[in-house]
Amino acid sequence: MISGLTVQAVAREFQINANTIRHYLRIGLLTAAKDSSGYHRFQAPDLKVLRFILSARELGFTLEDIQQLLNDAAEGESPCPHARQIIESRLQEAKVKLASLQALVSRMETATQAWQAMPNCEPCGEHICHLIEGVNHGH
Amino acid sequence: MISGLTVQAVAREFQINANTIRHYLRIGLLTAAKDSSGYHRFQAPDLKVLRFILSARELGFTLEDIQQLLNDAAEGESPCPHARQIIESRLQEAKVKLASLQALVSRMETATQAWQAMPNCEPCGEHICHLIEGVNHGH
DNA sequence: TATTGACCTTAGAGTTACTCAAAGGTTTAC
DNA sequence: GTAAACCTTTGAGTAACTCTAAGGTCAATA
Repeated sequence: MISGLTVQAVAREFQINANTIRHYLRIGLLTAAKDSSGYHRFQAPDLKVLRFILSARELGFTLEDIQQLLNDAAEGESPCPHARQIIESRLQEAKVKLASLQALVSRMETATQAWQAMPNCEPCGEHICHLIEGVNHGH
Repeated sequence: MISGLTVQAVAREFQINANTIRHYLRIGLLTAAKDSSGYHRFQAPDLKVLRFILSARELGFTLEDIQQLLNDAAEGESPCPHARQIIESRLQEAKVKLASLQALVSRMETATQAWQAMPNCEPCGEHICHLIEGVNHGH
């Protein structure tokens, strides 16, 4: 009657790994009552929380951020102010990461192009790999 | 006489955290003979290896990749073929990561813009946070 | 009815590249 | 003699899973 979905069923429904759900259960981000066999049974409210978690994750919130928002809601406070605050700092972080990743990709592309004109180095005591040592931007 | 630089001195020289050097020592990526007190003393060849590690890291090689290249060189083989191979797959990975990070930043920017026109939600049983739940792209 | 096969549980370890802390030894300057 | 600034090794923490192990449950089949 009050059964509800098992972990695997939920995973299929949401197209995620069952272990991800178990992980959320383990850290207490998600909860679900257990049936007489000790199996987790997900009800509609549990699924709503999971849906929320996945949406927030899609927006770059960390699991800790999400826990915070859920706590706000559980304490009867609007999570929106925190959500606005958090996404702003996560956005800044993401932009920084993006810039450094773009720079990395550029370095990698520059290097591979330069390498096309370079022969393999014969092993000698002079260098380890001139391909890599030749790209001395960092120092 | 044969003393050489200590960990801290090398760290200053290369502008990196001394613990990073200790980490490389611990995992065997880097080596340095010890003096009578058990202190690591870095000689020129050790520093060359460290310089190589830092250059390779700048190009997106993982520490395991770098270990592999160092092993090649130690076995008298040219690391260049592996270097070419590895950077190609790391570049592909980096591009994938870049694309997903760009997509994330876009989602975040879209969301924050949309949120400017939205009020904070009052806590009710209907939703957890409509700001986040409203951005239902993933599902 | 016994036994698969597919599920469930919890707890622990592995991933990457550090970074910090703890507990204890060394060296140098005052 | 002692305090500051080093050094050592080892263990743990970071994020968010992912996998494995050991053991329990359940439905269908031989």
